[in-house]
Amino acid sequence: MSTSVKPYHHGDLRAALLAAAIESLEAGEPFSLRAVARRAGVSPTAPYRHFADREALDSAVAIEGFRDLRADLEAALAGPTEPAAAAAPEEVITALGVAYVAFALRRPAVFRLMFGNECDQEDSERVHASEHLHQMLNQSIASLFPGANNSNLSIALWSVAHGLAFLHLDGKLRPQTSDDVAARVKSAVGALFALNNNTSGG
Amino acid sequence: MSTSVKPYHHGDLRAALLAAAIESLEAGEPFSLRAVARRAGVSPTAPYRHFADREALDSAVAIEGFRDLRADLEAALAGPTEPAAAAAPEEVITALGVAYVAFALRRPAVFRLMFGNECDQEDSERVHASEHLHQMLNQSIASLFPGANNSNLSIALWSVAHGLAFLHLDGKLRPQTSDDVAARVKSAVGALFALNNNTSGG
DNA sequence: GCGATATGTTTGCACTGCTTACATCAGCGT
DNA sequence: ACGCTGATGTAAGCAGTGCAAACATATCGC
Repeated sequence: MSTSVKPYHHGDLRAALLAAAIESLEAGEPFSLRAVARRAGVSPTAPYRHFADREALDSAVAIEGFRDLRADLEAALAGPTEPAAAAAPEEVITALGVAYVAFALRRPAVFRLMFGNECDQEDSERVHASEHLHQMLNQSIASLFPGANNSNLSIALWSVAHGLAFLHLDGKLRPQTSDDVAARVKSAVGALFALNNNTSGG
Repeated sequence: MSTSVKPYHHGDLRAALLAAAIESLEAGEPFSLRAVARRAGVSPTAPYRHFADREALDSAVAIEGFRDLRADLEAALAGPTEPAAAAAPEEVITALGVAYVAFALRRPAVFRLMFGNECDQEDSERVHASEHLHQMLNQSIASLFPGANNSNLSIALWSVAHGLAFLHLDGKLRPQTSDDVAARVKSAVGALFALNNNTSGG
């Protein structure tokens, strides 16, 4: 039993705080520095040894979120169809969009943290995490459309997914099952692909 | 001088609080109930006579925001080209998108209030304000593309504008002059219109 | 051993949203 | 003119927050 006496030092408090923060967020609880400290079983101001301020904790969580989102998107790219077989661009883009929106709805609080506030441009690590995502999207689009200038298209398609994610998150598009949402993303992408074809979305 | 002695009752405190709230937001100051009360020259708890809680004030501000945004979009519709002359769909959509993103960047805090949190579905007035906007977009798209089912297209295009707005707001697309942003919106819309044409955005 | 250093605690401040009890005023019936 | 009633604003106080400063404790290099 003597092994369970809590030592003065935690061991890896930084990681514990990060985990606690994500748990708090995912549980829908109010995400406060104090609450996170409580959950980690540590004094209210202990986190300041590891994070300069509240926003630094935010950023650390956001960075993890960006990593997870990238993983989801890469899984979607490699997913249903064999990666070797060149899938139709519309299918690939739909898969990316569905994965993007699904991530947002599955982990709404983290997604909001990642995107829902002006990111401190001084925080180079956080800025880099979001740029890394951006680059990944650019490359995906570039490989789908080996044309000249697809940075515009890349931004446009990112915006579609991002907008769909936030409109669903904020309840502007009505509550749906995740299947419904996926269908909606698919329809939206389809409508865009049909835009200049017959001037009428399916 | 006796005319300036502050009366016990304010007269129209609700309106004054709303105005103060918007001023606070637009000034980039932290938007708290107490700060709003202070700005209106009234005790910290006076607002509770007019707003059930903090969120009720939020909603009231958001509703004004929705009204303003609709006005901007309608101005964009009636704007550059004569409303009688049937403008090309791409131009109209670009104009709408530019107006939408411009609103978001001109009044970022209000825009975040309108969209950046789960809207209380119980607050029927607020829900209605956002649905009104949605309907207006639907009708615009419907009149541009008199096809069968354009609700998908409408959602897709709304998402593009919404995503562009938030990605700019959150610094995910780099800081730009408002002209740059407008050009970006235009390019994005152009890339989408060219999507299935030559599989390469201009 | 011993001192520097990293880590966690205590205390305290200013701020927040919100509740409860109280003060002031306006309008109305008598 | 008087006083009641309801609407509006105030005062005091609670729990919670982010944060800074001073203090305590454990770890590591010498």
